[in-house]
Amino acid sequence: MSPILLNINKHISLSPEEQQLFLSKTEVHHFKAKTILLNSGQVCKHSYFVNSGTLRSFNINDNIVEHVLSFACDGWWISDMYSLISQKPGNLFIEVLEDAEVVLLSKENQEQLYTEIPKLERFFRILTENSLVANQQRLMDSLSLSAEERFEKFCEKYPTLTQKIPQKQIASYIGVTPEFFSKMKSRLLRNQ
Amino acid sequence: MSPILLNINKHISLSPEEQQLFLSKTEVHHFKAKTILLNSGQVCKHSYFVNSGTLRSFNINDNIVEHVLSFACDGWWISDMYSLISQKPGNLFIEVLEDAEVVLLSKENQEQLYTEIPKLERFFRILTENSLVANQQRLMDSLSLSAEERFEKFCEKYPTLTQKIPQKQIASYIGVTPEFFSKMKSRLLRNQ
DNA sequence: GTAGGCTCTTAATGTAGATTAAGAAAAGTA
DNA sequence: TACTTTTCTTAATCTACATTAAGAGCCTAC
Repeated sequence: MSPILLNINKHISLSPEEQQLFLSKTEVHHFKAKTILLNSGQVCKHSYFVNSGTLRSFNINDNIVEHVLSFACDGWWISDMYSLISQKPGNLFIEVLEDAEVVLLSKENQEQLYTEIPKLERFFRILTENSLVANQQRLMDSLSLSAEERFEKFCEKYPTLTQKIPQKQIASYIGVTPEFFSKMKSRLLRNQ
Repeated sequence: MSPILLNINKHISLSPEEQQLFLSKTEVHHFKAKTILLNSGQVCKHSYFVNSGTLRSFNINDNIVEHVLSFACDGWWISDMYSLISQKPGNLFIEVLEDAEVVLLSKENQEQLYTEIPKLERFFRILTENSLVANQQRLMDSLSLSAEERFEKFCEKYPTLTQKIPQKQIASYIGVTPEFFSKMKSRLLRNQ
């Protein structure tokens, strides 16, 4: 079974016909690293589900500094939720970090699917709930933990990623400069 | 119409019978300021909807420092989403800041309502999506803005609250100490 | 009314992490 | 192969914010 159907089946069960219908509303695309799937200022038209590879969402503030909102590896969803639900221009970029196979589900098709398979309301509600919980936790962590502790949490959450992506991306995710991250890392290594 | 039905009607429409059914599954309670509705370590059994008054959710880390996750004024929902959906002990407190009238919806009744009025899946999906967007924005703000700028954002988001709650609560929400907040405020006043 | 909490302020000192700058390593490209 | 670009490191200096401490205004409660 395709990864995206497996993902859905974690929370609801679809009949074979419903599964077919669902897949018929999606498109699979292959993207090279560094491809930008969504630019700041654009209206987000899709939810993205990662079959393989790595994506990230981030914004850029006035000072030309990037901040990573989230990474998405195999089996994760990613989009600009604000722009997707409001259909207004957002301020997030979505970029491919490692060559990726991605399932695209357009906003329109998603809305159609809600009426054709109401159970999907439940699935996306649960998906969103889980995202919200993870985000709230990260927010509390950013208020109360040191950079070192936030790095630990990152390693727990994305165990495979540490080796695969440039470490400046990790620095950006935990909210420190690459220079400080480098210093912190060598300090961690020195103290075994 | 009751505030909670007005809130629901922003996103879906319920028949009079459905409205009655919904209300029959809720309880209205009155709480004095300083009442703790949920303690850290407890399993969260309810979603809370605020008719009047002010609530906050917060956690306490090792150092005995509080961090406010959210405030809830008239017309807002609040709960410990992690504990509510997992039914495991959470680490949030929910406390009444100003005498409040609160609608309680138990987890069980909420699940029953999902089967009896499937449209409610849609309502809570949309509610959760909006929460997620607000949370993501706050996370990005905490990564990229100064304390002063985060205070500005707070004032936009909760315009009525600045006058009503102790300013140490605001300091805790934006992630600085009460001492620094006080200094920052007087600096802002000096520079009109 | 005054005693004991809370809350807010001010000030001295300390520190996590930013900034700036420069070079070294690594990786893509031709 | 060398050439360019990106990433990582190290070090000096700087700053936003924390910590500690002490006193002042304030509620609310006997």
